[in-house]
Amino acid sequence: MTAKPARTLVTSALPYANGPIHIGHIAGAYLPADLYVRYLRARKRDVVWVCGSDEHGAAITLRARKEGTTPRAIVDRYHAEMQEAFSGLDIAFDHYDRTSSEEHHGFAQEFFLELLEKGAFTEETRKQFYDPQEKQFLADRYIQGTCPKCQDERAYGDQCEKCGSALSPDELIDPKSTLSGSTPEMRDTTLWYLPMDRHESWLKTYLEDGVLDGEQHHDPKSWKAHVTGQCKSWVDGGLQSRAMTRDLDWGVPVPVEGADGKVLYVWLDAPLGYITATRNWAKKNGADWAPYWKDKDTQLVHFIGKDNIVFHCIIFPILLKEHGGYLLPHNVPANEFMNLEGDKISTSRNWAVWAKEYIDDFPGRSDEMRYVLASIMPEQKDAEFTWEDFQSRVNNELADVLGNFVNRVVVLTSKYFDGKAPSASGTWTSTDEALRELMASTPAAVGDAIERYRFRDALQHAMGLVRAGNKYLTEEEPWKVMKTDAQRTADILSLALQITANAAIVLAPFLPRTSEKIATALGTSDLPWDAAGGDLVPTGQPLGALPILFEKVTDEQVEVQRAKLGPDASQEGLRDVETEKPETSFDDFQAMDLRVAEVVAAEKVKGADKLLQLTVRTGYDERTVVSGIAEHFKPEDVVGRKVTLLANLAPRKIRGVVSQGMVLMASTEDGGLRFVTPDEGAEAGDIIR
RNA sequence: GGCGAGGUAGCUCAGCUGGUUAGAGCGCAGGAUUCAUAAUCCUGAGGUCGAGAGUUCAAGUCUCUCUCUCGCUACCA
Repeated sequence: MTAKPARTLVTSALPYANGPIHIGHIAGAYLPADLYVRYLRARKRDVVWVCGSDEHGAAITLRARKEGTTPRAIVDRYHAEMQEAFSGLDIAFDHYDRTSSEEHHGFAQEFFLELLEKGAFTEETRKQFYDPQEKQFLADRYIQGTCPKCQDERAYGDQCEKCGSALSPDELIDPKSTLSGSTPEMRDTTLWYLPMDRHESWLKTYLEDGVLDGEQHHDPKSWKAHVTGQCKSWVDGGLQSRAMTRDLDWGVPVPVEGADGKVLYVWLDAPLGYITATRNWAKKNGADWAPYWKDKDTQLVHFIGKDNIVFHCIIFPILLKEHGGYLLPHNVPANEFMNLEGDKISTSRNWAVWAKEYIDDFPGRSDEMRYVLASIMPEQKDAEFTWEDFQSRVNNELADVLGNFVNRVVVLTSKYFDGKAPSASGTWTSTDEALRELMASTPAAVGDAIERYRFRDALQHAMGLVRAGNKYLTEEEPWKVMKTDAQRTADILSLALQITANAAIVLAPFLPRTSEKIATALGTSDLPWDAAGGDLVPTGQPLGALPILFEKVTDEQVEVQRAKLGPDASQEGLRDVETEKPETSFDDFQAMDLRVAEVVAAEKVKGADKLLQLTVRTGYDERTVVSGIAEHFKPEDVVGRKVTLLANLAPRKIRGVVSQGMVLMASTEDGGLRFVTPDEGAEAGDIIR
């Protein structure tokens, strides 16, 4: 593993195409990958970085239905929007693809079939209802009919809500599809499962020892603790079979006869998108994709957020290994989450800094955001972004330390040496030597940190060189020395210029635009990483014009940004809510028996985080109701409250406790819960109608 | 509930296999300086390393218990 890989394939988690990109995404899976890849490119290593939009899955069809449009329209919109967001922050993929493309469908189907032939899946054939009109198999809850026990006409395929009996769809009398209303047919259907338990043994060795097929594959110690920790907990806990297909009409169709209305599970489909993207990259560039996924000298690295660990470290490796011939990841440097101004980032609550909005508000200032995110990247624990911190880092570190240093050097040089790099005498003081040593060692220090996925550390090392430059100028005082010793002044400024040129190289992954500006002014553009460490600016080099590198962020700008957080005022009253359910009848409403009840006792249900066991008084009895509100209310908070009770709901055993009814709750926009409380004066037992 | 990862200076975070007086940046206090974007540099104050117990010559670093935060997962809405 110490040997340099012949080539590296880098992937970033495919962003899900049903919402815009925010800084949490950027800091999690895209900026670190971008830094890593820019570094490798600067070292002239063979590296390809692919990504793309993940455009399948139930969430997208639901969103389309909600907005009254098609899934295609949704993914087209976000595919374009996400690409804009990435390029705004100079996130420079080699190829950005999408999973709804023909190429991807073709490849994913081919891959699935090969796995099928190899016996990677277990098949379960059973009879299931099929809607000929909608051309898909129906999940149990999409079928309604008459309950064989109580004759209620609105029983679902899995349960009759009226009498509470558990049903199977074929027991229903006169079943109907809830999608089209048509009568479904019984058809044979096959479900494909990935039996992950078969793979526990080699996975354990792979994850714990980094050994695969009897060979050392990677150094497990180089993986982050939270990544190996979570993987081991999964494997040790025993892996379950997982269905690899879904009954949906939006996705990669299962390429098997009779599997109409079935698509590949998104977690089978999406990671294969990495391979499709690599193939399409190769096609575009006249290259061969295969070595990037199949050659043993290739290093495969997945950049993701912590919520994706299991899929990338367990499920996808199983699929790749079962297929055979493909490489398994050498590292999965998952980041933790980014919080914002003391709260979790939330798309629905608009508690986020949107990449696109940032670029609109701070045009041309992508380096600033890249710098701040790299400084606070959630590498081993959740991190916190605040606009005040953003301001302070941009102003103090970028503008004052880096921008001002570069400016000092340029101004002094133009003042004393006519804007040309002065000629150094070649004899150095001990102070000079110490600084030259730091200059020589910095590229390796930065590079090592990057190769260990420690980007914050790397940035610290790079900035350390700039800080040392400031210290050097202040201590050597060339503006004083110039009065007595022009050659010494030349030596000082010459070294300061070399420091500047070196800083431009080691900072380039983080600050591509700024580094380019500096390098252009010093005439050191296009130097590879390996040139750094020594003298780069040739004597006599005329310095180009160098504008102010960083503007300060004002208090007003901070205020404006903070005010943007949270629900949009102009959208008030227009909540992003579920569409109304289909019209119902008065009789159906009458079927529900709603009553005022009073909570007389409450306790947590053992072994469940979300459940409270409530004892409620209805005025004519006392009964037990299990309610999933424990995360929002403590038992003592609810005792004595008047609540709205659905009294005639079929009893149901929940976590071992029989629940006789349901307490009605309003769910708030931010995901909270509120009791539906009757007005003052209502008493337990009052009927609601 | 099970599992995983975190809880270190006012703030944001380092501290890699246990080993000298626990570090950085910002902020704060004092000073130096003026080439520079009122920028820079130096010095200092500030921490019972979440709580408690244990192993060890030695623990932020290992073990156990408890507690808080985040994630995965189960039960639910």
